[in-house]
Amino acid sequence: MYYVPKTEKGRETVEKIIKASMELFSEKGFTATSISDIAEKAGVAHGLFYFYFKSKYDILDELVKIINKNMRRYLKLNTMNLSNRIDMEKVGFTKFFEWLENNRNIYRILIDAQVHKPEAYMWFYETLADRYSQGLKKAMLEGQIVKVNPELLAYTLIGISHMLGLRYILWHREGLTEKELNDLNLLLERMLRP
Amino acid sequence: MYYVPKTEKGRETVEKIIKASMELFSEKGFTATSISDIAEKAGVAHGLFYFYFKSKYDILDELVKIINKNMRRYLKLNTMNLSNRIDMEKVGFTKFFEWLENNRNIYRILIDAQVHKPEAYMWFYETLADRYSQGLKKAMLEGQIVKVNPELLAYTLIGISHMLGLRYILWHREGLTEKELNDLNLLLERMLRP
Amino acid sequence: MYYVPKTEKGRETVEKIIKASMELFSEKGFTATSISDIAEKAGVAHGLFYFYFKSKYDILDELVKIINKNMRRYLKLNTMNLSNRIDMEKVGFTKFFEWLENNRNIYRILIDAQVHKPEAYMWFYETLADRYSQGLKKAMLEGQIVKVNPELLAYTLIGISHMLGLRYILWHREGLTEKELNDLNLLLERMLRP
Amino acid sequence: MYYVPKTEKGRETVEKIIKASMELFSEKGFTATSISDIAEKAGVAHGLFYFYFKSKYDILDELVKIINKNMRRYLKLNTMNLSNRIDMEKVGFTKFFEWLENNRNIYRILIDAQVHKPEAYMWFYETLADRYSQGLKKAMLEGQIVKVNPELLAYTLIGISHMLGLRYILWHREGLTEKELNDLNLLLERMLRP
DNA sequence: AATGAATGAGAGTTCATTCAT
DNA sequence: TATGAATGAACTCTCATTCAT
Repeated sequence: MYYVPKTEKGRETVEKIIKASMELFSEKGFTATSISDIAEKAGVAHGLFYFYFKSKYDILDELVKIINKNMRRYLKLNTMNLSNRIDMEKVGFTKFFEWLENNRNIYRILIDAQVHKPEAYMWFYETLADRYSQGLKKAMLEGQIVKVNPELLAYTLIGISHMLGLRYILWHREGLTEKELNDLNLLLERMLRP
Repeated sequence: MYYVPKTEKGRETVEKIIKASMELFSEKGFTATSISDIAEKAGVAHGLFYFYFKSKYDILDELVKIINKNMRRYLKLNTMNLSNRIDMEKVGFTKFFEWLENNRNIYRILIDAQVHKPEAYMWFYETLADRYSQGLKKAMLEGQIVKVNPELLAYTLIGISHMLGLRYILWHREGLTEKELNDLNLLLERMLRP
Repeated sequence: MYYVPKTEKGRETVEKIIKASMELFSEKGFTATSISDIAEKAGVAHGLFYFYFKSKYDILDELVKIINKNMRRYLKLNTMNLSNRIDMEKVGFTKFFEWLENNRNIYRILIDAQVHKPEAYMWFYETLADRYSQGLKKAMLEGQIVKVNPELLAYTLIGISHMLGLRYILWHREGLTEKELNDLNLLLERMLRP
Repeated sequence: MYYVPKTEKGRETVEKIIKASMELFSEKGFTATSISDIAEKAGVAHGLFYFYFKSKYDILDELVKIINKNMRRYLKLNTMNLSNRIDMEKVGFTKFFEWLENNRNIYRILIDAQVHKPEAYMWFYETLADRYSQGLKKAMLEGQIVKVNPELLAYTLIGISHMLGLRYILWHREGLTEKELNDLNLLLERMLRP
């Protein structure tokens, strides 16, 4: 953000601009959305955008942060408890797939970010992996899962869920079948059990 | 491709245009590369581009196909042999990481395609997963690896290698350490052994 | 018009753009006139054109409306008085030919519109015919001219003046001779007298 | 035409090009039709067009001539017989409206010509008026119709039929009603009877 | 007579960004 | 803070036309 608003009105304006851009980037994608579109949807003058944000890329950055926060709040990575059985649920996959179903278009913003604001995309996954690996580390110490480099494991699991999310939810929109879910559980269980 | 050249000269021209765009998209990315840039680098009039290709997106499509072909030829997914020990080498990860090291910028084109020509990106991974799962299926039938839905397993493995490739090769450029490689082998072995 | 200006300065700019395009379309025709030509003549950046107008066709629309207004103001179709003698003067032909002599190039814009913005051309003549037929209807009711479908009569008279205008004024630039004017008066008188 | 073919095959090629352009100009209009479109539809190589025709305008010229010929053949202006009753039929209007119904799109080419090849458009109507006025002159000499400048009368009648054709056939596509036809007959009869 | 390849001027249009108020 | 006006670089794409064979 370029200028941090000091008044209530200013904060509301920024809020409106962020909301509008989140919606438009979701619907039409980053490239197809112009600043004018955003300003119009937010109900403010075109030029005001540049009072608060440096550029189109600047706001993309902002959005990635917000999505990151939302997703982490939803996944509750830090309170992971892997005792007893190990499965998708425990590893956070279930929550992630759920989130993805409900935020298909939001995820699209992330993908846009990968191209148009790569640092932000990197930051998104590194932050995620960081929290994730903390949870995994704890589980390792408590003997709940196999002991390996936690960060490596975090990226491994994120990689799996990311690709399965793309394939089964975003591309084909059918979700995983009962059988596939069982198989996935099996694979996770074998990989992770202590 | 819009127009298929009929003479040797035409074929050479197309070759030059494809080569130039592959290089430029790699270096500067899709958005920052203009048709004029491509034409100039290829040494032809920019109008000629549109004689052979419908649009900028059209050639991106073409490039994705070429990259797919190259990568598959390199990975030799169909001749996978998983007997004896299961490890990165056997699963094709080693070759993929190798390819990635040598084609960092090329992989960037794929990422661009995800945004600018999503169908092509989808096609890329579906084709890859298709071949991959055929190899995996064979290995399952021969009792070399665990029996699960081969397609699911293919996407799972692709997901892992994709994300690790991003993290350890493209973003941080350091590759995986000895220790990490061992851990990864361990995880794969546990997940896949029959 | 795409965007209606809100300040005096804005209104002046629009005025300049309209004036410039009216002149250029008149002189060089619609096709041969580029947006840059217009902007240059108007003394503004060419991008500003698209701030106020959606496209080249959009401004053609605007011009047709303006020409329509001008012409109607000049012809005063509603205050037609056909009492006493019926002749060119009474029917509005004289004024039309006069207008045409003085606005040769403007009429060309209309012809361009017939090809490039047909709806606008249609609208032009329908509006004209509408007003005209109201005047004719009144004259019929007062027994000043023959009673027929007023709209049909309006188009008939417009057709005559249009074609004679093309032939005698725009193409050959000589105007009608005394003899021809007499004959035309005769024809009109015979056709229209009660 | 630029080069007049000397062989049978050449004549056929020209025939194909003319046919293709007539169809395309009818459907899409002059501007929206490219030489490539024409060549493709005609089934010949792009470059060959320029062997036979100087330019896009050159072939428009050709088409106008052909349309002129077709229309005149259909209207049979020279064999007009105005004896007995004078009405639309006698004056050639009926045939013209018929032709127009069946050649809506062809007439559109003429309108295109007015903008893109004005000389050809002029020539079209002057030729038509010339033939027409010859027929009218004969009728005048035989005392069948009022005696006025035949050329003026020709343009007058052409003007009427042109505008009514636009309004009732091309724009609104409904044709004239019984009542309107009667009124039109009345007007013509009053104007023309000796 | 015919083909296929190549040219390049130029067009309309978009849009991020800046500026004056 | 906010508005409306203005800028102009840059882009994709079209297409009439020419040329070599």
